[in-house]
Amino acid sequence: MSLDREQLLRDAAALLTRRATASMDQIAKAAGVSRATLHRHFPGRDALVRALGMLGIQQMEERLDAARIEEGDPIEAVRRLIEQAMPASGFLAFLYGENQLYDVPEMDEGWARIDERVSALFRRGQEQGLFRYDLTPAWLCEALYALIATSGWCVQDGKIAPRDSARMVGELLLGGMLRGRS
Amino acid sequence: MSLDREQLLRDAAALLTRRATASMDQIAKAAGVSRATLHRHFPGRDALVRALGMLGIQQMEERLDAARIEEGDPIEAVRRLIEQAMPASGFLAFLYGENQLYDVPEMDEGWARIDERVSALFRRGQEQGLFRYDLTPAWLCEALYALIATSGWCVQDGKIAPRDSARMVGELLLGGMLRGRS
Amino acid sequence: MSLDREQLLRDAAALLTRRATASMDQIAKAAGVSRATLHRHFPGRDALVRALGMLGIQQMEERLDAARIEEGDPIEAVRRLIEQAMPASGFLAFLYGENQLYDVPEMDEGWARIDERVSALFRRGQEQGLFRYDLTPAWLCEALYALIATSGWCVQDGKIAPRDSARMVGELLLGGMLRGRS
Amino acid sequence: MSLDREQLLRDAAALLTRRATASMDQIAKAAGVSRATLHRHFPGRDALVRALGMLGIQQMEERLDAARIEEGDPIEAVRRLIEQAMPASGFLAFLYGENQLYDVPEMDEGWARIDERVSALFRRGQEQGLFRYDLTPAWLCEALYALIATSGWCVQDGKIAPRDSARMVGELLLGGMLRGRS
DNA sequence: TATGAATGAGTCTTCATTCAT
DNA sequence: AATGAATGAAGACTCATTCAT
Repeated sequence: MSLDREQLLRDAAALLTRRATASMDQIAKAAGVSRATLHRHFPGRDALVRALGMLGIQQMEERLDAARIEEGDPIEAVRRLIEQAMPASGFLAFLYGENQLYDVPEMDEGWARIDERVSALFRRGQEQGLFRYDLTPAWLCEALYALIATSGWCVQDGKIAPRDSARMVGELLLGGMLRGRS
Repeated sequence: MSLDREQLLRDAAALLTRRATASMDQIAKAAGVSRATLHRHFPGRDALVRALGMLGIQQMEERLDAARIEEGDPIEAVRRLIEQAMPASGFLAFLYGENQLYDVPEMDEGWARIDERVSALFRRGQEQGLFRYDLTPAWLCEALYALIATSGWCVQDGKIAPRDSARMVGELLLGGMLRGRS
Repeated sequence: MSLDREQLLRDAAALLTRRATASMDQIAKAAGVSRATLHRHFPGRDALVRALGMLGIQQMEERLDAARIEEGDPIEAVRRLIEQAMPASGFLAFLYGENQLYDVPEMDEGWARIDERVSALFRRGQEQGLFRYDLTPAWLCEALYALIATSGWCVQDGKIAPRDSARMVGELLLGGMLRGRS
Repeated sequence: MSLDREQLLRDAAALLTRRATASMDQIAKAAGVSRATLHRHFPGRDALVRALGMLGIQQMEERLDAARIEEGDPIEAVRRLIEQAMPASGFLAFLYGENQLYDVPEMDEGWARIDERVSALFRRGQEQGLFRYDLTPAWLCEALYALIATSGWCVQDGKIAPRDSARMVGELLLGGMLRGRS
């Protein structure tokens, strides 16, 4: 992928994350290129959104790698995962809102891979007797994504401090809001 | 508010909840009226979305009332709140995505009222020594909304069973995913 | 013609005279009736405009009668005509702008009658050696209408005093702007 | 101003002058472009009409310049003014009918400049003892415009010959319709 | 009869996309 | 390769008109 294209994608992501309905015109302007150039790189809005989706998947997989979620204590792995994924919360939120993405096989496969890895982590925790069995891995996956995205918005809105966001998500997800847990 | 108008709103909500980008034409068709009639009741798409926002606030407040969140054991109050709010999860999710609404003062006031009531519940739980102090009421509010909306999507996608949704949210929010809690 | 209908027409004229593009809705509101009632009286906008045209013609003919333009000194007859027609200046201006009217035979005939009478006055003045021959009666007709309509606007805009308007038109039309004429 | 834009304006003027209610579609077609292109140059009908208004002012000022109305014999200056303004009669008539324009400050200023120059000519004639004092410059201005616009219509309707129009206006305005003037 | 409600038709406007330079 | 200009398609909106009460 050329650097130009990557930069274009990042600019588009930065805008679409905030305004999911931004027009190609606005995206092009935000990226500092003309509409036509944007179209040259991504023939059609769908292509752009798909590229964004693939970029998101790629980034997410990189973060899963970086978090080494397959290794060590599942609890710590969840914490590392949250810590790593937090910077991508806006991106995640955008992709979450674009449910149209799920019609693209490539995209489905990508998310299936990610879901599988995260679910596997939760299953591993359950098998080790650490995580509750009555909350399904699929639900925990979705809840994790949702809390990460939400915490990103909360940081933007000034409702929680940036440095607290990972802890807020981790503590809530792992320990819930009730007192009495170490 | 006339019954016609209310019905129109409900039909619009039912559609927009599933397809946030539905055109006025599609909305009108879904409601069984002509575009022009839809426009007569809601002069412009913005007016419709704003009315939906107000309806969402009204419904949410009714559900808070029905859940009697100011009364009794905070833990049980949270469970009642979730139970009550769950049917509106799709609606909530839609309004969540309409960042246009954040510019309407009336809307802000409405959500501020709701946030205040829900936050008060969390504070009450904290003051009774039941809820953790290190998770702020504001964050718990947002997390609650996010989990409710997410569970709605999960039900739609068949990831969790409708009858489980409230429990999934409640258990996760209250107790977290770690084992060992009664 | 019923009184209701006549009042409706007058109200419509009063509005359309100022805003030629006023919608049926605005006209109905200005007349204090519902759109439907307006449509009952005048089936369609064209019917209304045509009725206005006929009313205008009728009024104009009444004023020509009142001015007795066929009698006496042509110069004085012109002055009387202007004096009489002045109150209808707004009406005249509206009809002037609606050149679509000229597709209705009834209307054409009416205006032809009026034009004929006014032209006859000018011809009479020419034949008596009072009016110039190099300005055709047809042109003088049009100029007369235009000056009356314009003076009406000038009065509305405060550019000339209401009591001066007839004189301004009469003096200009009859004597022109050069000094030296008694 | 680009040539394209200017050409577009002229085409629009040519059509709107004849049919003041022409739709944007008709205008675009008359100009040989698509509606979208017309909208790109003039975002909205208002913008187009306003641009036409400004073009009208500009043209009128150029004609005042060409007529050198500030120089020489006021009577001849009036004749030159009429001669020059006559080709724009249709344009003038159109702008006259657009009462929407009266709300645009830029427009008011432009017409105020023009009115001032024309009024100054009439005042100059009065001060030289050539023009009557009992007809105010403001009224003469309006009468001049009205007669020019009317003569344009008369030419279109075949009521007066094109080559006679300037003379008809000039003679009537300057000398009135009474015989006996040289 | 008068009216509030409903609507089909047509206009305005914007978008994503393509083209000529 | 990049861009300003152009455009077809589609959505938003408004109007005159009709209908049921």
